[in-house]
Amino acid sequence: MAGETLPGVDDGRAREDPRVVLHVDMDCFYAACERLREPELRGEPLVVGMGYESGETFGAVATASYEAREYGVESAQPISQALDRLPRVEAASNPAEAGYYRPVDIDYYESVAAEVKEILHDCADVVREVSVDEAYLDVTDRTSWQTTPDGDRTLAEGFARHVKQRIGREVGVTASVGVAPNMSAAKVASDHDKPDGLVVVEPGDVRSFLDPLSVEEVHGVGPVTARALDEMGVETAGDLAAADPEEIASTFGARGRELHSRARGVDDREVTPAGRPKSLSRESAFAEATADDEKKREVVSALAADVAERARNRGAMYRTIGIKVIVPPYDVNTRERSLSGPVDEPALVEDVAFDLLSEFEDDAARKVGVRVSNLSFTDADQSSLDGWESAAAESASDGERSTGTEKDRTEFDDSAESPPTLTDFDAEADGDANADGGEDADGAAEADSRDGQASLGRFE
DNA sequence: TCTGGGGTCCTAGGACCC
DNA sequence: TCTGGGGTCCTAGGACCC
Repeated sequence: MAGETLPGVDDGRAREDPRVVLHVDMDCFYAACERLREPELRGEPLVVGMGYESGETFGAVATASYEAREYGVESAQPISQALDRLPRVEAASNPAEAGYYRPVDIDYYESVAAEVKEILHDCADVVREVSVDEAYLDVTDRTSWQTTPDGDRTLAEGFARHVKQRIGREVGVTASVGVAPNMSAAKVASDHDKPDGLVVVEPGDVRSFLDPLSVEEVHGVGPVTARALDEMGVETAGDLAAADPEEIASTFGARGRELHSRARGVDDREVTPAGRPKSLSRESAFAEATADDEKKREVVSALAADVAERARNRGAMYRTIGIKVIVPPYDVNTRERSLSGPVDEPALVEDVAFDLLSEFEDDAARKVGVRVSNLSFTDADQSSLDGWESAAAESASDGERSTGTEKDRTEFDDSAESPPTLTDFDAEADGDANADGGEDADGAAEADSRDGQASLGRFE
């Protein structure tokens, strides 16, 4: 530390050496947090439900502990179905075959996550927080792919183990960590040995690591794409890597090209901090679908107020207001309207939302939502560590009523994503001394794994 | 998996402008 | 002058992720 970045130009992309990227994925994070404050739940089947309230039967599974999964409880499952497979202990005839249910308490999980993130920021110059329980770290300047003198371990592996251990020791939850020369391979690696895993994929091994995996394990391939690929005879990541990129691109467009690269272990994305949100939304499901316009308006009104408040708290003005109406069986309808300039006007959010909702007056809805987008931020930077980004944002703070008609377009910037340029202090592997305490106010996405196997793990 | 909630990015057609 | 082509914005929907 103390010192000087190297003299001379440098800073140019010239970095030839493979990067060292970590993907840190907390195991069964919501359940792990519940067990942190309620240790009796350790080793027990535990289900954390969202939209669920104590004793009720609605909502969906946000996280199921591994013990609960043995009963067939899965992420995203309706609570009612989970209860069929795993009764609540309080109501079970045979308590040995029952589990514990807790409602999501996102505020608490975020407080635990903040402790984890503090460790991560301490361990890396660049951290991209993806969600409450997941982050990428570029630690190229803190470690390397060199092998330890005595054996076949890389320094990177030791570094990753150190990060894992700090999380376990200082916070009391476990993480699975993937280490690789790029983000996408690190992501796959962290998923590869899930609870409490540490999987290191050295630069020369990326292809052989990925090749045998099912194509669905490639980040960005979901059920729809997997099915389409399967019909083309592409079943593994290796198949995708070997496929003709033009053919993939002609079927899947730009995304296909991207996926093809990832399957080949190629991913040049830099690890960058998350930046500001592009939209804010809130949605809510009815216990059962309703065509009652009063009910719909009541919920939309509450959602609109909530979204507007969140926007205001984050210093966000919005230029577009939209709604979502999900009509049985599950038709997703979205409508949105752009204004002539950005506003911060809760009453207008409701007005516009109502107006858009009127198109669905006679339709049954199972769920409704409100969203604001086209955000611009007035706070010309608040505290956080990424001071670049918004040289922008004048303050067009009129309160005009603008009904989206005519011109007067107040030119606003928009996220000009700019490159990272490394911060340079202390390249020392463990010089504690806590860095920036930055914790930006934006948290971002919540929630947790979808689909059968994503993130989550036993505690233990 | 008959379906929770909060996000991101991409596509595609039409309007409008030059 | 006419036509055509490119660029950008808006909206709706889809796929995916956690």
